[in-house]
Amino acid sequence: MTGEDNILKLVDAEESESGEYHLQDQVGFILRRAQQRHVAIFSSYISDLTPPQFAALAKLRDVGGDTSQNQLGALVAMDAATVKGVIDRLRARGLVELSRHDGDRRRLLVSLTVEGRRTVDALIPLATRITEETLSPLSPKEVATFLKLLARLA
Amino acid sequence: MTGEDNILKLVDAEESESGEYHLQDQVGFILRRAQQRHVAIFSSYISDLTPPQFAALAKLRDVGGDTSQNQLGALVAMDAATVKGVIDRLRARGLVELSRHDGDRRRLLVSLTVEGRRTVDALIPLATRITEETLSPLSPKEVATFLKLLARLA
DNA sequence: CCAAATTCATTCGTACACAAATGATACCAG
DNA sequence: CTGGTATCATTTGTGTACGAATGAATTTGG
Repeated sequence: MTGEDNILKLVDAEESESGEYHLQDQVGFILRRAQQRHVAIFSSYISDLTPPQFAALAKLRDVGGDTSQNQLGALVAMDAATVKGVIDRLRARGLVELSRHDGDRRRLLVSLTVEGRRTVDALIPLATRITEETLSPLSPKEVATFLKLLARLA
Repeated sequence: MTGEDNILKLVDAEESESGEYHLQDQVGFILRRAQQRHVAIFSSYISDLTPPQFAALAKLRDVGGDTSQNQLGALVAMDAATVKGVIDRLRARGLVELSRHDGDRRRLLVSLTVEGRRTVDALIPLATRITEETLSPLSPKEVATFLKLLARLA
């Protein structure tokens, strides 16, 4: 930090050691806006399900068998309280159903109903397009780079 | 989709045309997890203010003069209803104050109180470290690349 | 085998986030 | 000047998101 390092300005050019702090250039802020844009794209394709609801269904689809609510939560990165709300709403719509685990009476198994399964299957192609549109400002090569770096931050 | 195009696998290698859909590999999902990690880091450094609250304060700090609630909302990417809640809470804590615009009685001007100003100033160094820690899994060069690409998605 | 620690789910409270509806004010065209 | 339109803020309703507390059931250590 003693003088020679203005070469490093390329690295953190957004604010460097100048004492300035610009909200616009902070990862957290940009991350939040990217999220917002993604959610907007999502709901333009799928308006009757939220991203977390879809995530739960998609995950249930690829684990196949039943999972407990907590386990599912871990898989879709939601805490217990959040998962409960999501599952409750999906259940109210008949897309998932709950049953007790036999052998461990604490556990509540979640599974797709026939309609839930049909619904997710039908939405997968749209979900793929949502991903594509979200990434559309980047070239294929940039997409690959971006996803690799983003995954390291998650 | 008829056979020859496995060359394209480099492009969307995460799932390609195989019919598989893995939630883990979708931008939206990873973006959400990256957000979660960032928020966790944020609150480990600043536990008495949320990221949106800090964003509002930081923005007020760098616009200097007063701004209307809606204008501030645009600057920090929050809609009118969300901004109202954030400002209400900051006001309850004495960090910002509101006044009527003279000449346009619809507008509600938001400004930092002395304490609000002191608070943000004191938090800026922590905010810088939050950004650094969030980006710490990446090398400086990767950070530059990542921020450039992320900004294009936001 | 039993008490202590752990796990699963639920509940409560707080804080975004956004759509839609509403009321007040301001602006603009005719 | 006036009626239509746009803007600012607020309110309501729904849906995440998470910390903390609670109770029931299971697991573990001694």
